[in-house]
Parts: sequence; structure tokens; C-alpha cells
Amino acid sequence: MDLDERKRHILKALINDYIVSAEPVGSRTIAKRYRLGISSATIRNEMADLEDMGYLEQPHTSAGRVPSDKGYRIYVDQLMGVEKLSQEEAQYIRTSIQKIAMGEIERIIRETSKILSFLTNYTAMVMAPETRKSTLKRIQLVSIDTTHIVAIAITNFGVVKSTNISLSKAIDIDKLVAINNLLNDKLTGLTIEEINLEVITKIQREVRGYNEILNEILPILYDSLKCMDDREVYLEGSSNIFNYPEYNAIEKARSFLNILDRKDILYKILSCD
DNA sequence: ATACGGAAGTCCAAGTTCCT
DNA sequence: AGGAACTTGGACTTCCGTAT
Repeated sequence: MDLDERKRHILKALINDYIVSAEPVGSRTIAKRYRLGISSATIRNEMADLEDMGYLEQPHTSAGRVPSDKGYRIYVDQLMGVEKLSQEEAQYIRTSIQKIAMGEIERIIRETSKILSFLTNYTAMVMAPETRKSTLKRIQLVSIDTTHIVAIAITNFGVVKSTNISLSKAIDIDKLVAINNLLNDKLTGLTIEEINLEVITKIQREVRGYNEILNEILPILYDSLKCMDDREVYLEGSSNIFNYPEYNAIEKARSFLNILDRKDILYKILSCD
């Protein structure tokens, strides 16, 4: 059974209605509200087909239908339109993106969440990308004073993680540079997932001369890299959480996400060079 | 012209929720 | 608890296009 034009219209109407009402939608509602030129019985038959195809679900026998995950997927991918943004909204996005273009991924995600919340007047929730599979691009050890350093790790996705490390003994700048080069030599190119205890222990075993200082730096660096694994969720506009769903808010959000999907802009945002 | 099949409509009984 | 309102599926009818 294929998803013909009429089924697509009914599915779109039903999901539009469900977004606004958050209640199961019946065939009569669609027939009255959307004037598709067919009776509620016909819509009911089509809805039964859509349910068989997995696009709709029925909470109980006498309720209307609600969209399934598969239904939402096709709605977002093929059925919904894209709302044109106003000049003010477009300008707001441009300014925000310019502000974060060279920033850390955390800032990018937080700003993305803010823009979504601003455009839709809803609570926006954005989940950080999974960094486990990203590769370590570079480690930079920066000396604060003789016993305090900052270790900065950068991944190929532009995720920047900095960690303060206090040393028990003073370290001179030449030694720090040598250790920095050593860590880059051993760790860059590995995924965060691959940098495990085994790898850390191997470095400690193999490297002679800096054992004492490496034994202080490596465990902290390891913990810091492991923390990057935790996928953070960024929430903005939480005061809007009880706002009623509004159809065109979803389309505005999609319009913004379409902008983000343009690879040239994404590259600019994520570029760390 | 007639028969046939599929699409679409009407009617009705039954299930569920909500309100009094 | 009981009635109103709403929904559904099923049975039946009507309409329309196509084949003979």
C-alpha cells in the first residue's frame, strides 16, 4: 500500500491538528475543519489504512488517531512546509551565528537552543552531539605558573575542553613543551572512545624521564576526556514550558534548522582553525 | 445497454470520556 | 451512576468508470 496524495493530505491535516490540540483527532474533525472534499467515512477508511501502514496510532477503539513516530518522521521530512522568517528574525539568527562562529561547541549549542526558543516562544531543548566517536585533534598544555597548568583538548568537531591541573612540583617550560609534544604524538588521531585506561597506562610505561609529572597529568586528563562522553542537554525558555503548541512555531523552527543544515555555515560555526 | 467492481456516502450500534 | 457527546467499525446503498 502506498502513500498517495489523499493519504498525505489526511496525514498532514491530522498531525497539524494534533500539534495544536494535543488530543486524538477523529475523522469527523478532519472532515469539518479541513474541507478535503471527502466524507468522514472516507477519511476514516484512509485513517485505518494509515494506521495499518504505521503512520498513526489509536489510543483506544473509540478515540481518534494520533501520529506515530513514523508519522512524525514523514511529516517533518516531506509534508510540513517551511515558514518564511521575518527580517527581524533572520537578523537575530545572523547576529547570533556571527557571535558564536569561532566559539566552543557548548556555546554553539546553547546559542542554538536560545534561537529556537526565541523563534517559537517555547522551551527549546538541544542535546549535545555524541563526542565518543570524535577524534582528538590537538592537546595544548598552557603554563599558568610553575605549578599550575591548563590542559586544552580539541576534537575534530570543534569541542573544546579545558582542565586545570595543579602539580606537586614546579615544571619548567621546556619540559612542558616536551610533554605536550609527547601527548600529541601519542593521543591525537585517536577517538575519545579509544583513549582508555589501557592507552594511558601504555604511555606511562613507554615514556621514560617524565614519569612523575605524567603520573599527575594523565589521570586528570583522562577523567576530563571521559567527561566529554556525557551528552549534555541544553534548555532555554523554560518559562514557556506551558505554552500551547502553535503550528507555525514548528515550521519556524524547521526553517532555522534548515539554515543550520547548510554545510558552509555549519563549517564556519564548527571551524576551530 | 448491461454487468461488474471499487470508491464514497449514510446509517446505526457500541465503546469511551466527560460532565452533572 | 447515568446521560450527552464524540468516536469508531460494519452493513448497506449509491455513484461512476470500465469491460463486454
